[in-house]
Amino acid sequence: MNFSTDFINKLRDSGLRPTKQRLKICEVLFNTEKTFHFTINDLVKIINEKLSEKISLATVYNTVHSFKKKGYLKEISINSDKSYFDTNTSVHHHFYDEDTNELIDCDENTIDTVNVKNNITGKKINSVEVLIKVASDTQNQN
Amino acid sequence: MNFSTDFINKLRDSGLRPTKQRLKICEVLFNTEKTFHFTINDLVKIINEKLSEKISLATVYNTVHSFKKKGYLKEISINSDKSYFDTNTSVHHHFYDEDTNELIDCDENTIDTVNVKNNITGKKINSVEVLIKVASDTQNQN
DNA sequence: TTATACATTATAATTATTCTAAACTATTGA
DNA sequence: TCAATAGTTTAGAATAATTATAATGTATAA
Repeated sequence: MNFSTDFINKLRDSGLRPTKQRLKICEVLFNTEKTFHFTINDLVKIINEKLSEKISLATVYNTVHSFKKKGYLKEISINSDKSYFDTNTSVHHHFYDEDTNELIDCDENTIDTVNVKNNITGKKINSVEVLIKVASDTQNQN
Repeated sequence: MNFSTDFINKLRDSGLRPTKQRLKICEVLFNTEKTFHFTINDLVKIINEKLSEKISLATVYNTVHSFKKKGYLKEISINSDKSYFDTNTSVHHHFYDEDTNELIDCDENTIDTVNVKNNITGKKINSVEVLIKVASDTQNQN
């Protein structure tokens, strides 16, 4: 019960109405110890498995984008075709397994802080992200 | 004339038939001092402007993917919606201007070599890329 | 120079995402 | 407490990027 009121308060505090749909998506995304990565498609599947009532695809898109805008989710740049989101919003880097299309967090010891020594004039750095693409040694010619 | 025979030989050497279309795309992509970034859409526009005969969209996709597979082009991971390609296939990093959707090369002094200290077991690292997202200081709430 | 394997093409199909406009609901304040 | 309203949800249409298809065309090897 308390996590639910937590979510209600968090949503209200950030100017989002705590609707039934948003709360259910909160439960799926944030009511867990571990952070994880997902595509919209993954999320829709999880929702359909876990919940009795379906949530419209448009709502899932809307909600994920609202949550991203509010800083509760991060979008990860992977080789196009779909968007990946991360419930871990801290600065960290990723491995991307090209065999399985899986995204894996780098732990903090994998890469030292990336120091950007020059910047484009008049611009502010919003993010610095490293993506390490890996694949099994054998099959790599597709 | 000589650049044309160069392209013919390079294509043949890598097992690609030097067709009229591929040679024209070679000219557009590689017959220049400077490397550059493009989307498929950009490339189609350039082709339509520069060439009298049109090249089918499917062929442009096919060719770009063949060239990528052969290592003549690199694909750059940007926040989804479309694929960006780079005629500079050396290891280097990028700025991405979120205001203009422009991709800009980092020069070699901007970032020190990124040292990956751990790797996923049984996998080979194919690439390590840094993407620095920037935007003008003022407009950043979309 | 002909068979064949590879390429190109227009178009259809697919996939991810965004738009639209109508119905619904949380909130505010009378 | 209740109605006004501003924000949400929804199904389905629209769009955009990309891939598949299958017929036609072409480079190349024998």
